[in-house]
Amino acid sequence: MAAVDLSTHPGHLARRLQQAHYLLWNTMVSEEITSPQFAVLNALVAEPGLDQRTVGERVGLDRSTIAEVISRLGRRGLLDKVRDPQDGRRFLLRLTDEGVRVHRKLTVRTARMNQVFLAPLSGEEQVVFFDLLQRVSDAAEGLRNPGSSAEPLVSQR
Amino acid sequence: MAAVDLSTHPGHLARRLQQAHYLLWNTMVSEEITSPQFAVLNALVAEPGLDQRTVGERVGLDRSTIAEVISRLGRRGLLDKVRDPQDGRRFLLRLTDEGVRVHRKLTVRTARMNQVFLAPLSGEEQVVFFDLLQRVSDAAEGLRNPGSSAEPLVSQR
DNA sequence: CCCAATTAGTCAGGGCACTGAGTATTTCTC
DNA sequence: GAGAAATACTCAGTGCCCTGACTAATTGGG
Repeated sequence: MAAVDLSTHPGHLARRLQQAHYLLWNTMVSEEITSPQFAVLNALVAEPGLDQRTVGERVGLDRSTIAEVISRLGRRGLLDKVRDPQDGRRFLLRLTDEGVRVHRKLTVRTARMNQVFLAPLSGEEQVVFFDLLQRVSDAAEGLRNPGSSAEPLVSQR
Repeated sequence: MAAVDLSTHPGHLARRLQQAHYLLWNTMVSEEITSPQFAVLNALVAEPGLDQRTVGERVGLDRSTIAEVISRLGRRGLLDKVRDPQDGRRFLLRLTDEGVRVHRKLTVRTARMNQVFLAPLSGEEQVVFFDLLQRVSDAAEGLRNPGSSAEPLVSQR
């Protein structure tokens, strides 16, 4: 009695979507490099020399998680970590040649995978899909830091 | 060079959506009971006496993960696990009174949270959102078991 | 200049999620 | 009825994800 239908629960659907993606990634992209790891490589291709925290910000990972991911990528020899001479707290990150190579290869496969993943949607639906996903995520993220007080209602973001 | 825009990558968006949901759940629903745990409670309210594997199927968790979640719920005294007298491999699961109580309380809070989470979307958009999410997930799930072709080379397993 | 606050990173701890291997029980087939 | 196959669950291993507490370095105010 009183049980709820999970298919109207966005959290449940989000989890399922992510699982589905994880599985497809594993079969179509790589069993060694994960999607978050690829995101980090990608961030460093765009902006070499970023520090750990900033990379985390770019790809949406907190400091603990980004540290683990980076350590794994380092162990695999895909990136280098050097102390910033200007600021001894920071580590500056840079892809190795191998890291660049891997990123390039995965970029191709990822594009293929995304096509398969989104195949059930028409072109317009895909656009809507991205838009809705992004708006909900952004809004929820906005709820994080109240920042509240002064302008509780005026435009978030 | 050659870096990709992650905002057009459904996997990345799915992950962000889930993280956003996780955070909101923590602040608006519960810090002790997680969303997957709630899903299990919910499944057992709907169908008391299910076995572990079937619960996992209902909520979309594999056998290992469901075992952990159930063990945690058991430790908290929210459900009981009894060996099936008809089939000694199975455990039959049933919520305790406390489990039912917790489920009821969380159901209310979850509904409130979902409203906040979906607030950035209009009513029609929410419907579309659910539909798109579900279609993509279902399709990807379908890719799991090929069933496809003619069975490539002798059935594994 | 010095001390307090801030900032970057680490570490311990809890939970989700998957794979692959192993155990026990049941079922299917000869 | 006995052995093979299937099924339910467990366990070890890897990786993502967060919080909260800690360390080390930098910055800013008096």
